[in-house]
Amino acid sequence: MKPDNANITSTPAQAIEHRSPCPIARSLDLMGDRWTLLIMRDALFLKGRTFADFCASRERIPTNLLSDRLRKLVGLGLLDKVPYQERPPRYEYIPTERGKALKPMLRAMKAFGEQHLDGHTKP
Amino acid sequence: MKPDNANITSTPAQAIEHRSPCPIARSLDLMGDRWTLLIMRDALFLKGRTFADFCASRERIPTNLLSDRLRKLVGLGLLDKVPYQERPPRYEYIPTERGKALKPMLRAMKAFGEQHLDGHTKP
DNA sequence: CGTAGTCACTTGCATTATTAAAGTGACTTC
DNA sequence: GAAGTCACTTTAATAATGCAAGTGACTACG
Repeated sequence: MKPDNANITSTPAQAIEHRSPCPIARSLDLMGDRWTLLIMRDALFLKGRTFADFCASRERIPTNLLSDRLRKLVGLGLLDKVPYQERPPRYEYIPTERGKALKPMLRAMKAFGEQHLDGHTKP
Repeated sequence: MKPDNANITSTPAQAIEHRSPCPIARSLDLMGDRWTLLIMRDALFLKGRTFADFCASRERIPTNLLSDRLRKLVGLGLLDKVPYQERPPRYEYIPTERGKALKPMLRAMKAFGEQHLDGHTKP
């Protein structure tokens, strides 16, 4: 019901609260949930870009959580929200340099899943 | 109120439900929360072994969650629960081979936290 | 023009998880 | 024998999650 004011491109960088100075704990403060890294997986490796792309992933993230996580990831500077058409306004979410820095971690996670959880990439 | 029957040493290997065959998604199915990997950090790098050791970490995990996560990690075969004294019964939790396979991921997470979240290891 | 459909979300609500706090049983130490 | 520790469990309040349905801004079809 708020008039409009869909934020155009800028979101204020949101500060998250850190439990401790430990770099692992701090990482978990922002990615310690079941969806955030899945979105980054799509953005970094599967080249998912739009809201619909992320929605279409086989894990079927609920749209409200996707909306929430995208806002958070943009706020944290891991994704950029860039418009690619004006009317209707449509955006794509592309990894920032900081976002790309997650690649080694995701690769390690992929390796663990393949070796110990019977995970595989091809359908 | 149940008579007693604190489980002695064995916990049945519990199967977790996987959302998809993607190895990253499968990894997140078991470690996609704020505490599990913190316990593995302690077990793998800080050599935390006992319930009290894990409790003493600066992130202050609530004891019920610690209890729950330890049970889960033992069930998943990432930690072994081995008794080191009889009365009162005391245990230590030591990483299995599978548990040690998490090291590369934790190292990548540490690197990210240090470079992008101003995290550091020394107090 | 009007109906239908898509896209990118947001809102409500029931279920589940997380947390702090307090409690328990089996000891050890003073 | 009173006090304390250790490894937990239980309880109850608070927060996160997931599903379904709704919304506004269009586009395409007849």
